[in-house]
Amino acid sequence: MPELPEVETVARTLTELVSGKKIAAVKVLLPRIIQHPDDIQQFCLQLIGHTIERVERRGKFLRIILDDLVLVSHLRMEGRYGLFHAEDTVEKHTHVLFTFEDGTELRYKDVRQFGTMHLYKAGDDLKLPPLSKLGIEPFSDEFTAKLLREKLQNRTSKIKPLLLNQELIVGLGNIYVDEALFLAGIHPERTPDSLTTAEWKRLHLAIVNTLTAAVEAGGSSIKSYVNGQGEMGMFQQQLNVYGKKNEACPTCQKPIVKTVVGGRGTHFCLKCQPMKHAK
DNA sequence: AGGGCACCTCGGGCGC
DNA sequence: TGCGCCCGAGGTGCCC
Repeated sequence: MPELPEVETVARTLTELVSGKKIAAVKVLLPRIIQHPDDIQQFCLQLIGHTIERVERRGKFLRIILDDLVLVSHLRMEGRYGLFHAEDTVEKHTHVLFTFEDGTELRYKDVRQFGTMHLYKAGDDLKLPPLSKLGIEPFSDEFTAKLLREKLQNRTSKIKPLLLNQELIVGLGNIYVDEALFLAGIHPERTPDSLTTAEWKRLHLAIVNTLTAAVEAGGSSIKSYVNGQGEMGMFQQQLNVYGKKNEACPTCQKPIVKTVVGGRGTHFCLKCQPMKHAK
């Protein structure tokens, strides 16, 4: 699921669903999900008796803020949260269960088992990995076309892998990077040294506009949901190129092509996103 | 620094 | 048409 718009949507939904709930018990069925502390029993014991205040987002991470702890959770490809009653049948691929004093239970489910959780004391979480390594938030005031250029222009790899690098800019994943490059009219294999000032400005605007529209639509992942709030994500109706192989480009009607760039499936329009920029 | 592969399971698509 | 296999999937981290 989870690029910035999906994680933002999950954070907002979880804030509504679990704020004020006090943890009575924690069960970890798949220890590899828990990255910190090393001792799984410590992870469970530390959380008991603590109350969730709200859920925030940093990059593609959720920060579940408790009174004096922060649970940092990454959904990777398919992680999901759902709120249940403690007596409900536990669905397949459920790996972590947080039972609340009111009898409800927040459950983390992840078919591919790629997701991670780090539990830290409040204040430590931003100073330590994984959050300490993250780049700039695209919705922050400091994120300008100039800064985007400064961060990327001395790199030698292709623009798409650079935009996916969370140490530079956070939040873009495979869907929105393809969408942003389409809006900006930039071929995903261009190198930063080939971009004009106008193209950096278009790229910056395309990133902000794509992510803003996707957040407003509640994300685009069909598979993503937080139980109790229904399926989420209307943005897939606004996608221009992602998953549109052989379909007509919305601008020029030529077929969208799918290739591999940096090991990732990549969708774009050869005419609207030429390899050499137009003079 | 950058590219390639590994992590895991499931489902869709293709070939027989 | 039906079945089984292979590959790819929205993300990272570690290897070289």
